[in-house]
Amino acid sequence: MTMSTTPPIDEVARDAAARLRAAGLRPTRQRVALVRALFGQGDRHVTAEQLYAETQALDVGVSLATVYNTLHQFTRAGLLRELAIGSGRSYFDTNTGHHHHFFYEGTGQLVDVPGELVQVASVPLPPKGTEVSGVDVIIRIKDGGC
Amino acid sequence: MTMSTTPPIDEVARDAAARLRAAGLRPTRQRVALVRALFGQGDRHVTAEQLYAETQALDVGVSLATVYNTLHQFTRAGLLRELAIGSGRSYFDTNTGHHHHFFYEGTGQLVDVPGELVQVASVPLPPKGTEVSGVDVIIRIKDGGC
DNA sequence: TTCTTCTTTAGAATCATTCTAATCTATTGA
DNA sequence: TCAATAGATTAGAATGATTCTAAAGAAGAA
Repeated sequence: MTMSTTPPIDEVARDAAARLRAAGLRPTRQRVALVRALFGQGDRHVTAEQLYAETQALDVGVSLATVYNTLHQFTRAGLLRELAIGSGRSYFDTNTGHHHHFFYEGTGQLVDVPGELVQVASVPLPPKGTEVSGVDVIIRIKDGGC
Repeated sequence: MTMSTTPPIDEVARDAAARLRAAGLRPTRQRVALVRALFGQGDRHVTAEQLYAETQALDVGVSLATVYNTLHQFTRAGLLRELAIGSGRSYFDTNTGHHHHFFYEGTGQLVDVPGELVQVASVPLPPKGTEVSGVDVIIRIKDGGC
């Protein structure tokens, strides 16, 4: 029996539509398929192309344009967090809680680091009239060596 | 009299060629022009397009391809640090010392934060066989409000 | 149903960046 | 000083990620 903070897969699949409605989005076939792909297997970091490839393999086809649209809608709705780390592509993180990342420079892979494990002390105040919307810590990993 | 860690502009301009030679790069007209544009006015965060636009305004024309080539050579030589922060374009930072960044979400502007002002405690150890090559802290600024 | 509004989509367009192959130019050695 | 050569520059094509466009398709309300 898997005991984790992530809800069981079945449940996620069952209320994909409810989740979408709660976010103010119509539960279309495409969006339901994307919710299942994204949230059906624990925390993930996916690119648009990866997700597109996954949905192509399913019965429900989703166009690349829709993958992009949906990822942005989900991000706006707070279901995803967008990570623009290595240059080029964007990653979308299904973990929207407080955490940071290991970034493997060689492969571009991202791995979560629980927020509590990184203590950022004394962040300077931003110029007045502005507000800190978040602090991202990226631990770059040089995966060479051996 | 300006007292800073950055060398005076004149000096930078004068020994642009020497600086290039020290990095193992031939001091061509184009590279000298780029060294002056980059290091002649204190710490900067430039994109390739910005630098290209600047050099177009000078007497020494530099092609966009050369701007890209040179930025990467300089980065490899340790003269610049590449920042892939907001998605899309890369920024090149003339400050290669220990520091972090404010990132203005609205404009994409970057501002240095001295390394000492951010205390990152207890970074978790990376998987064995790998090594931490750096820790980047990005303080995202939501410049809305007023 | 039927209408209206929101969605999806293929393909074109865009933006940043890299590649290619031809043309130059620093440097070296005669 | 001059030619040879290794390295540098360049225009333009190619690539990769993403966004746009305009037309056709589905959801929700009446």
